[in-house]
This record gives sequence, structure tokens and C-alpha cells, in this order.
Amino acid sequence: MLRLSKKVEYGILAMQYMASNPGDLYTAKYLSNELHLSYDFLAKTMQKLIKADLVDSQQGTKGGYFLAKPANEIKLMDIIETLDARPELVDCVSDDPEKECEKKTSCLLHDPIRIIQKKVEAIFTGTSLEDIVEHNFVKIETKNY
Amino acid sequence: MLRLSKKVEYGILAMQYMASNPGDLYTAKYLSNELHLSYDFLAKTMQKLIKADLVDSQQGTKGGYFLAKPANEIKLMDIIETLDARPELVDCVSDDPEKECEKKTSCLLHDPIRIIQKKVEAIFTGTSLEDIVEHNFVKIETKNY
DNA sequence: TTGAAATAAGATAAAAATAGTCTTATTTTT
DNA sequence: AAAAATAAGACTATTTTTATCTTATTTCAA
Repeated sequence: MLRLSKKVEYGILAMQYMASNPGDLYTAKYLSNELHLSYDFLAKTMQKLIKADLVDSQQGTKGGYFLAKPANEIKLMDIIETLDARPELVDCVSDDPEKECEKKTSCLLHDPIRIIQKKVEAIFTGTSLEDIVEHNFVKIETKNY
Repeated sequence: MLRLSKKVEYGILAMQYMASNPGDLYTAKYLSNELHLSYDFLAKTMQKLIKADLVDSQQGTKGGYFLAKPANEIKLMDIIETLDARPELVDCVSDDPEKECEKKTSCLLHDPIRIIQKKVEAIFTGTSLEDIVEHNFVKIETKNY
């Protein structure tokens, strides 16, 4: 399906927004208003990002969220891995031995798909939050298409 | 989710198999046995591939399926587009104006994701059935990982 | 020290997408 | 005419994703 889930979409949007002023705190309410996202869904998404140490929070009245590290150290792949249950192209290339293809030697898909998977991952690992905030990325890449 | 559907998995497996002897006819029954795939599901998948002119068939007793063109002309992207409903990373980068992001200028995701989408597509457009049948692909690429 | 505003966490429900099955019709060969 | 195959579509089940709701906890400030 080559599709990012809504959760990943929310996560990227929120983190991208927070990256613009790294020192500030952003409440879930503010972010959901600003980005037109469901409050509940965003709040849950933030909690997953916190557990993955991509985002930090301060509780209480003056609380809010902020990036746990510089935007250039947060790769899109980190966000995808955190918010998507199964970021593998097919089960048989999973690192989880449970799901792994039983008959690696006879599975015609295993080896080629594994290579393709690595290539796809390289795209998302090679793109940081900073890349998509600054429009350098768009400017540099756009001429190719 | 960066995930290929079962339909795409079935499609690639079946076409990859047929690519090994381009002249021969393969019945759905034979392919499903050989590849351990559900007959019904495979049969339905084949019909979609036929409509997309990736596979041809001969009906009747001695009938079966065969590739509609040389394996090097069939790209993985062709199969994905045929068998997956929505091969876009997020709705807002769709070519379908219905789904497209209303506020292109303010949507922070649109431009960067569009570029990433193109990169991902390039991987699947750049890989043909022939590439994954012959193990050249695996041999050549494997050393990079 | 109490109330308000925020995050934390989990349960649950609803919707959508995917996967799987079944039935009937049509085609072709023997 | 029978057998073996594809063609097509309806239907069901399952899984995944999305959305909502409730309760608890933390923190600040009046």
C-alpha cells in the first residue's frame, strides 16, 4: 500500500510545527487547532512519540510538548517506526522471527524484497525533520521532478 | 504503513514464476499449489492483472495465464498500481483532485511528501520482474547492505 | 489548599480496508 | 456432451485503522 498512516501524518505535522521554535512548549490543544487535527487522536499520538524519546513533555497547567532532540537528528524513519505497527513491506522480511518467512531458501520474494525494503528505508532514514521544515529540501529536490 | 498488500504479494509471486518460462501457460490451480497461495484469491488477482494488460490468458481446458509482455518491461510499480487501491503515501499528494490537499500553499506536508513519494516510486519503477527473477539484482545490490 | 489546565493511560467503539470464500457463467478442448 | 479451465461478481469475515470517551495524575497559581 505504500501508505503512511494518519498517526504518522499527525506525528510529522506536529513535530514539524514544534521544530520551528525548538525552545517553546506546545499544548495538544494548540497544535490540534493550528493544524486542524483531532485533539484526541493527536494527544494519543504524542504519547507514543514521548515513549520513543522523540518528544518530551511538561505536565500541568503550563505544560506542553517539545522536541526531545534537534530537528536534524530526528529522521522520518524514527517517526514511522514509532507510530506504525508494521513498517515492513511484507511479513517475510520482518526482523521478528515469528513473522519471518519459514522457507527463506525457497521463498522467491524474500531476498529481492529485502533489498527493496532497505532502499525505501534509506529514503526515510535520510530525511530529517529539519530537511522538511527548511525548504531547502524542496528547493534542492524539486528540480529533479 | 509502507506495506504491500497480499494481493501485490500474490501478483508478484505469480508473475515472477511465470517469467521463468515466458512461453508456457500456467493455470491458477498449478500456481496456487506451487506457491502455496489460496486459489480463489490468486484467481481474482490474476483477473485484475489481465485488465491491466500485464498478464494474458487463454480460456478453456488447456487454458492458463502468461505474461503479456517481456519480464523486463513489467515494473513492480505497474503491479502495485494495478492491485493497490491507494498507492499514495498520504491523500494530499494524490493525483485525484478529490483527495488533494485543499490548501496546498499552507499544507506543510504537501511539498516534502510529494518529493519523497517520487523517490519511493522511483524504486519500484526502477525494478522489473526480470530484475527479481534473475538473481543479478540480489547479487549486485546485496553488497551494499 | 483548592481549582483549573494540562498530560497520561487505557478501554472501547466505529469505520474502513483487506483478505477470503462461494456461486454462477462462459470458454475451449477432447 | 463432459471436463477443465478462466471470468465475474456477490458476499462474508477478519484485521487494521481511526476515533472517542473516561479516569487518573501532575503542575501552577489564586
